[in-house]
Amino acid sequence: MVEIIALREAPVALGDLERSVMDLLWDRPGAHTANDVRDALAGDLAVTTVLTVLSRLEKKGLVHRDGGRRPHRYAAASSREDHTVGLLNEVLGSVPDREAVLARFIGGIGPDEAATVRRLLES
Amino acid sequence: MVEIIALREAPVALGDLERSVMDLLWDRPGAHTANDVRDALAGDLAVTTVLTVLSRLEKKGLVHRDGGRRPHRYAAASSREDHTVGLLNEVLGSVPDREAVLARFIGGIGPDEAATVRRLLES
DNA sequence: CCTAAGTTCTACGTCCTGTAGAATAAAGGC
DNA sequence: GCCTTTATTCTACAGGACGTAGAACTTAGG
Repeated sequence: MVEIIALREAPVALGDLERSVMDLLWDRPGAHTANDVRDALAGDLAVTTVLTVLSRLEKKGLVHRDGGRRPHRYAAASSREDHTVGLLNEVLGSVPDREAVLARFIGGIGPDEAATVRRLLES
Repeated sequence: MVEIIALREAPVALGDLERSVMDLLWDRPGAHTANDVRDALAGDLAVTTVLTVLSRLEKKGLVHRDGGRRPHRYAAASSREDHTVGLLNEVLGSVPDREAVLARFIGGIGPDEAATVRRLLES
């Protein structure tokens, strides 16, 4: 099943496995080898599978590869938060009236988050 | 190319044509026949094509069909804004720290929108 | 009851994703 | 400089989603 987002210009649709890999890379910042990633993933995938996914993620611009020394290292290209904000903006970019959506969204968040947002707007 | 969003539980990925149809239905509220939709769409599609797309959209819960009288009528199941808010929440639901994302998002919006959000939080 | 308009079935090509074997490349020890 | 081990790239394929639409079936109206 296709998992998250997609875009018109920069199609960033992620499959389940791709998403798992990204979650992993986001959870442990830094550079990791394909073997590291495979070992950390649930299930028992072949390393080639992981490498394929990492390549695809690199092509999508979500991970960077350091191909200097031999076991290549992979790392998330941006933080999970930044990536997600990008998705939010893409979603908002798909509607003509961005503020109308924002209004409805803000109207639906809980008190805690409302407080957080309020605080952020003040600073 | 896959166009917008997708979700874990309720996969709401839309293709380009599906998206065009939804935009159309959102732009003109009310019930429309497949022929209406086809005529309003760019290009020269077969009615069956439009019907297929409408069926798929119905299955996804994005449109409602009134199959009472013979030319069936189709209408958007929810407003574009509500739909989009749903997408926003799904995106936010995919991260562990929702507020962190919100923080970064709020930090990046322009002054106009910030004002709008502030006003919405007050009322 | 027949025709015209409308709807459902079936189908197919394409692209994306999960998955991985086969083939190739490189690195380290002898 | 070889050979073995480890790693990377190529190639491949099944399954699902979409765009697209013909064929077959249904129904209302004359």
